[in-house]
Amino acid sequence: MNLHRSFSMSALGTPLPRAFFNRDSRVVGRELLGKLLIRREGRKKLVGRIVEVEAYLGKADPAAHSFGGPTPRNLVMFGPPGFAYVYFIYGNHYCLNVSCQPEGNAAAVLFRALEPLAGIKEMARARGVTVKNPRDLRRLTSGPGRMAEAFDVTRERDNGKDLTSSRSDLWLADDGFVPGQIAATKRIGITKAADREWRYVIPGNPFVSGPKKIR
DNA sequence: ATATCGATTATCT
DNA sequence: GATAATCGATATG
Repeated sequence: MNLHRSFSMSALGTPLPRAFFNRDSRVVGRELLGKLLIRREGRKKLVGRIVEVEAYLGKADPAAHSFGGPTPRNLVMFGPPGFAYVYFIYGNHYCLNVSCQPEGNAAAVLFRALEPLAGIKEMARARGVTVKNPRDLRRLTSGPGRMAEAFDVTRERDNGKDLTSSRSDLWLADDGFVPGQIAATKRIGITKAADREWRYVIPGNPFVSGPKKIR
């Protein structure tokens, strides 16, 4: 079984336009499944297919960083849609989001897992892992902190970056791939509003994070 | 295969 | 001063 069947480097697709993100983050989240995250590193490109995301709303969502109003950290969430919100968590990890909804609504989608398609050597180096069998690929991009590290996403480098243009060095694209199926589950690792099923995955995809039962 | 726990620091109360 | 949208190591079945 070849997971890379529907991908070729010559067809990276077209960048997702700003209007794509100017909608409810739950809709954006669902529709981001199957799209591509692309990082340009000099002449190299890192490419991953999005297989897991979570939607965060603004004032309607106690789990959202924007729930309590704007602060220096969450300011990008209050700005226009289609921009990177990167935060640092647990003293260890960066996590990548994209701002959604009309400006001021402060919603976002958190990227949680990718299926690595290109630049795998570079991702492995950035993660400090040795890939000796296909199972090890999971450790590159399966989880929000892992995929951020694989793509060298940091707050300093990427927070506030426009993700809708390939003139940027980090953007999102549609190559026409359509997931066979989409599933919604509870979000991971939160204590507030923990019952809302705003985590979206491509069920059965091996790069979805977490224990087998929620993949 | 699943559960538990410690690490480590920016951010906000 | 407490908390956190996580990860990796270790322990146990």
